[in-house]
Amino acid sequence: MPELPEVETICRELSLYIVGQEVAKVEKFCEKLRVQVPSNIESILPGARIKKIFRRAKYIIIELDIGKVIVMHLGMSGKLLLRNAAEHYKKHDHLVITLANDEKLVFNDPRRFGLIDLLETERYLESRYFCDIGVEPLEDALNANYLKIIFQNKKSSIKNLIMNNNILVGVGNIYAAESLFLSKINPTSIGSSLKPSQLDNLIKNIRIVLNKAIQAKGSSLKDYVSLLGKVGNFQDQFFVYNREGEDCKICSEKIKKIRQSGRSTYFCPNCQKL
DNA sequence: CACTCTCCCTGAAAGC
DNA sequence: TGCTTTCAGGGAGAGT
Repeated sequence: MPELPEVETICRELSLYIVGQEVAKVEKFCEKLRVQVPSNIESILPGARIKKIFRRAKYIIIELDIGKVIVMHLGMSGKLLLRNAAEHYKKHDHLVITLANDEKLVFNDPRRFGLIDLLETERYLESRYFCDIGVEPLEDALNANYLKIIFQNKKSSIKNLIMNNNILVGVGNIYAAESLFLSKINPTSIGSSLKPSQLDNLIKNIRIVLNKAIQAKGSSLKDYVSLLGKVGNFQDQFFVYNREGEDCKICSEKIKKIRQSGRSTYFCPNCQKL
């Protein structure tokens, strides 16, 4: 489900509402996620206080005062919800963290592509999740020179490259399509064929798209909701994603849908000529 | 090594 | 209506 803006939205809301809270109780209902949920999570967390919540790539990192961080990933269908004590548990609630004020932080994920792990604060960046991943798109480390060097011997399409988490993180299927549209770059273009000025422009537009989506609290397709069940509305600003057959908002050409590496790509054949 | 394919899983929507 | 097929915002690992 969620790409960078959705995960960022959840982290910001979590920071607002649960930093400083103490964990009272942890209930695990399913441990078979993408990675096995640590078997000791129910015994280790109670009594820990939440110090800080932040994002790296599409991971949510909850730092505790016991020298550990909870690392969560929402996969395609995961949700993190804050519920009050009176609300019932629901289907696919896999982990419920009850806080000292009786509110419950609920990890719910029908497809179970997400993950929950517990790592040492001092060493989590060395873990398999973070040791090899690319740069944050909203930070200076992403620049035209960096991409130029990485792209020079690559033969895959620009869309696949900007979705490659070993190069840059956080850009998934929606925001890749939207960024390429704003940049007037055909998604099938070979990465190494792009000029530095095009790379500059693409980076600028990736940031515009991500920042606008964060402002809108993410995109809601099907079932994405932020922490308190509120719905992001960036989907109203999509130029191409999920708009097959509809008119391009710039030139009125029909938006096309193709398949790249097994995933749908939407683009305007007129605005994004090869 | 670079790249694509397949699979993990459930559920909504489309097709018949 | 109901059954079957396809597709979905991610990512690892296998295969070419």
